[in-house]
Amino acid sequence: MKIRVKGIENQGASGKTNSNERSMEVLQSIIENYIKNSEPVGSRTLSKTIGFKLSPATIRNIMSDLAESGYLIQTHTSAGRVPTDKAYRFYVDSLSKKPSVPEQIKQKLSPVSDVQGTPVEDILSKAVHLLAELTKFACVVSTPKQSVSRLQRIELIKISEDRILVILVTKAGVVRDKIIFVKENHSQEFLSSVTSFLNEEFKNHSMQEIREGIHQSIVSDRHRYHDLLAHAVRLGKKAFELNQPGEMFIEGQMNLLLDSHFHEQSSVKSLIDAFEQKTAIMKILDESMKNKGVHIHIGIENDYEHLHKCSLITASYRNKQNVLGSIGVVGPTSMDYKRIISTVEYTAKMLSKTISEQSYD
Amino acid sequence: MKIRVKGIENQGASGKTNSNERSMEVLQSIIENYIKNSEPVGSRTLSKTIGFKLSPATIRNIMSDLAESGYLIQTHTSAGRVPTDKAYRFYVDSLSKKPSVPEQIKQKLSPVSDVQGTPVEDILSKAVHLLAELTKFACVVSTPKQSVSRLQRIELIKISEDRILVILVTKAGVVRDKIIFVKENHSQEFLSSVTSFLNEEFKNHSMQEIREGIHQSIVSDRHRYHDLLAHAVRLGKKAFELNQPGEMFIEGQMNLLLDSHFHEQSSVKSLIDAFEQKTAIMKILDESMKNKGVHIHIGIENDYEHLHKCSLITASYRNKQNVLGSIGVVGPTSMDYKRIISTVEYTAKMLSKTISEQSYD
DNA sequence: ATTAGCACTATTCATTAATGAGTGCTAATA
DNA sequence: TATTAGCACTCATTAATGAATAGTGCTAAT
Repeated sequence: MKIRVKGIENQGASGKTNSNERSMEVLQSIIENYIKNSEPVGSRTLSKTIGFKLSPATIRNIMSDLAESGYLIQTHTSAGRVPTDKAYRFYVDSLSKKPSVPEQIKQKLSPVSDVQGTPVEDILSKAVHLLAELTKFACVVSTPKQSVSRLQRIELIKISEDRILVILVTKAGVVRDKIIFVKENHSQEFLSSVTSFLNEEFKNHSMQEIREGIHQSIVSDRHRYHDLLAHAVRLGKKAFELNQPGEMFIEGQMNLLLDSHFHEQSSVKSLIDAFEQKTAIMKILDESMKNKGVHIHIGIENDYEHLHKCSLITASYRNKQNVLGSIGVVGPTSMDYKRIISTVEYTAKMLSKTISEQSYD
Repeated sequence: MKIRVKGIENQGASGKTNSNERSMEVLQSIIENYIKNSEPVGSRTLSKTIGFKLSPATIRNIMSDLAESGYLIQTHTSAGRVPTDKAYRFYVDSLSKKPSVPEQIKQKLSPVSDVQGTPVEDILSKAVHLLAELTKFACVVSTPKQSVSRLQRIELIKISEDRILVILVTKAGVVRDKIIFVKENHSQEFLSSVTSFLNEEFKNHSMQEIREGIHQSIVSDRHRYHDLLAHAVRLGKKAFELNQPGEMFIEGQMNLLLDSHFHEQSSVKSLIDAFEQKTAIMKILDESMKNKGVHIHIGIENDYEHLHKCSLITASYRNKQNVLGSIGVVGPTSMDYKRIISTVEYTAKMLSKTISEQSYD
């Protein structure tokens, strides 16, 4: 039995690293071909597309090796090869220098920045809509994480004898509202005092800090004998309690259905489940906030089984102070990574810029 | 040539209205059969399902008449018959007494009412989510129309030298925010005065009225020589200008793709367009607010061409004072009208009840 | 190390034939 | 006179067949 160089993996084994480099180039060609045509690529076809630099037979040998190393699979004996998730991973990792963003995309995204006085939610919604239009895949964006956002202003408004409307405005420009129920019948004047107190005490602090701070205040007896403050602290605790599970906007789910890769019944059902139960995608978006730059999750790399046939490209957006949330694309593993990655990256950048300008400081 | 009773349409022509009633029953059976199995129904099959009360041949004759009158069509010569939109219209119109809502659905919808202090948007989102789950179709809900909602409170908050955050709270419990840009550098105290003035002047008025009222104020010279009020009016005008095009939440679009009727490429594309460009559906929801009860739009009855293969079942929801918006289902023309209608109706009722309890008066 | 050549394999596509569900018409029947 | 049985006919669906095609793996020659 002949022993062949196994490509990529065992560089050292073979004397010449040449054949290894060549394997990589072939693999790259196969991937790009498959991304373009969504069809298994055969040795002859490939030989043609690379300009007959290698004969089909040679390519067959290389392909055989690549298959053995887990970069390619065949749907059946006499079919061409299809890249595996491992191959895509290799591919995106080797995309070192970022391709430039086409002027056309830049233009399409410029409306995102044209948003004088618009609420953040609307900006996000616009951005994710445009991203879906550009990529033709499903796109998601998470709303700013309230725990890290800093308080700009809190307002307490008396609605009825036992109900108070709380309005929280964060630096990032997000407004949250909630009604809290109280036993005592406070006057609006009293509420105004409480409001002033809370604003003075907690302005510019993050929600996280505020919640901890209030807890401290209650534990300490600093305000125990001061009626106003005691009440203020108690009300404040309720007010800041709004523990909203971060929201998420989805756009262009339907785009996925036009994609040939999702035409099989089974994977459609999977996708529906994935979007129905948003937690999995939300988790990936949250994860993406921890590090800078674009994040790429390819097929099987996703923890959530229903996303095993998808790739997610995500990037975080921020204002001047904080990372606020993430925006991303959900598409087939065979997506055009070059294009999608640069589009997501650019969109996130535009979004950050816009929101920074809108931010309240 | 034999002249047959043409069923339904020309009751008077035939001596006996008997055969006409029978036609109607047959039509109804055909429709129900088709709704259930999504397959063209033939004479023999139908004869079986109605317990051989009529022979296939008789049914064939009746079917032939119904086809001539435009209630049935054949996809091809030797296929069974399929109801037309006209047939569905007849069918829903003849559903006089509303079927009761199954206990199971009632239970499923009870979480909608379990929402102490939740913002209206969240309630709507929850309701539309549940409706989608129950009906297995796409569901939509429009957010409360701001023009009819009455002002509970307005707040002006100074953000920076030239920016003021406006917060509008309506009786229905909707909070809207917007930043307005101003040339003068107003103090927060000044803004507070303006706020008090606006609240006193306009509380309990609808946005529509307020906008007109402010216009009046500007035209009249009542405040012309009073600096504070002049400013207040000018600021107020800007503040109330927020002409948000009513929003809409969509859920369960993907459900439609599991439905056999939308499997053909063309209609999927249509649906994507319909949901992409929301205006058409929004218009139908708006329309639905004008009258009480459930509204039904069947296929071709829709003005928007992309919805010609869909039926929409909508119902408005309200608080104690006003009709606020509509909730509805978008599904295939062959949906189970009985079930969907009662589900939509019940959901709208629950939603109204919940929102009324939440409302600020 | 590369390539040409050959045997082999599996999909795809068009053709064909069999099946079956359905109709329309006519004549017999209650 | 309304209903039904019977028959000829139509057309979609299905399965089977075979040719064409694109692909592989292996071996021997370069």
